[in-house]
Amino acid sequence: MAQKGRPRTFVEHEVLDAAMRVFWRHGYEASSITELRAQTGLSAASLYGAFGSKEGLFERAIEHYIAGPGGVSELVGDLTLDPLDALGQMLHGTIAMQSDPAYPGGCLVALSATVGAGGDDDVAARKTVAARRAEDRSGIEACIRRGVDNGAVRADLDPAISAIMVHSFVLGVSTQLLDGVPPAALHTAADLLLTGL
Amino acid sequence: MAQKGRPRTFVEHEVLDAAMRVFWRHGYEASSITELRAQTGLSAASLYGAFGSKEGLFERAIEHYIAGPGGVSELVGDLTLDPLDALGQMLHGTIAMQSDPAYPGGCLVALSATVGAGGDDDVAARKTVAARRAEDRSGIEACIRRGVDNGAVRADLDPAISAIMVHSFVLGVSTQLLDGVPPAALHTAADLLLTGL
DNA sequence: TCAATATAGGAACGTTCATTCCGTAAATCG
DNA sequence: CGATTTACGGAATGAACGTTCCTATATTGA
Repeated sequence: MAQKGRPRTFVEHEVLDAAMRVFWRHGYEASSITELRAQTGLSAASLYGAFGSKEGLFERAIEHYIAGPGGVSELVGDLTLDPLDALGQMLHGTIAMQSDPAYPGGCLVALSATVGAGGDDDVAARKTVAARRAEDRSGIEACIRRGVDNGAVRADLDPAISAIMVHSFVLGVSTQLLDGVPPAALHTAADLLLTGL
Repeated sequence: MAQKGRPRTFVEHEVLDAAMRVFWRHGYEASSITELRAQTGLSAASLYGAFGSKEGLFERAIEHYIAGPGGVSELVGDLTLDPLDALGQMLHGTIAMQSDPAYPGGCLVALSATVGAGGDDDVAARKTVAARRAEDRSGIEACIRRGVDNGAVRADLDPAISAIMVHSFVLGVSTQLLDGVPPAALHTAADLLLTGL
């Protein structure tokens, strides 16, 4: 059943992991094909043959991120957890992941392609990460809504507003960590944030 | 007392304002000298003669930003205000400024040069904005500390932790606004955040 | 009016960018 | 084995990057 033609000499999973780290460190625009090739070990022909373009590789790298370290944000969708616990686990998991020395630091989705050139070029890349952020936001909101129904969360608050507050905090965490704020302080701050709900 | 030599045909203040907006829209790296020249109206020789380099122009543009719209963050240092009021005014003022249609949207300091190429090139630009973020963080902390002394803020909380929570929220606001979250919702979320203190 | 000083315009610098093309190598299918 | 298909390594593409150089121009101080 193997494919026709010469087989690939690289493992796609490993290539995506290396590319993810490059984009993570530098953002979309500042990641050059030269460095992506160096870190992945791919020739230009192989890279473009397999992923089509820098933008195509970025989208695949984002998928890889979400399937991997970035998956912590989906803890708010765990229906087996108490909503407030789910929020807490998401917050602490996110901070832990973003400060894990095994990764470049911060959040790929929060930091890549927030601003950029006006050209049509990186607009697609920005849309890719903005879409993921929108998912995170609505996931948090749904979790809080369950908490209200559950009685674990204050009923006098608009879940949409609370979700925006929590998500704004989460987005800020990336910059804080890059600025050298200690992870432990952010964990404590996250707990404080949750006491308001 | 006018200077010797041929006088400048541009007004520095206007040039800095135009450059600030370019950096604001695109970030440091994605702002090309070509567009900076187009928006400022300066020739390459004038630009480099007056500011030395792209990085030099960026630093001056950041100063201009802080002296202008970015100055809202310094409301937390207003000792004539009740600390909690000062925090509130800073938060609402920041959200209002970042959603003001007269400006590109978001915060120049929060969005520019958070990530970038590893080269020595833009490291200086990142340090410039990181330093400003550190000032904001400690300003918030000092304000909260005054609130504790004042009795307006809960005494059982570590002001450093509370400041990190508030600042993380502030940093996240930029991305939220760029993602299309309504300013009104962020204003309400800011009020909710302050109720935790 | 004449040297000295500083800005302006514009071409040109070498480098890096993302991407494509070409000849060769390694697999499957008939 | 021959035809086909896919992937590889590496050179080459034109465009854009930040920066510098050169010449002309406009001012001040003597």
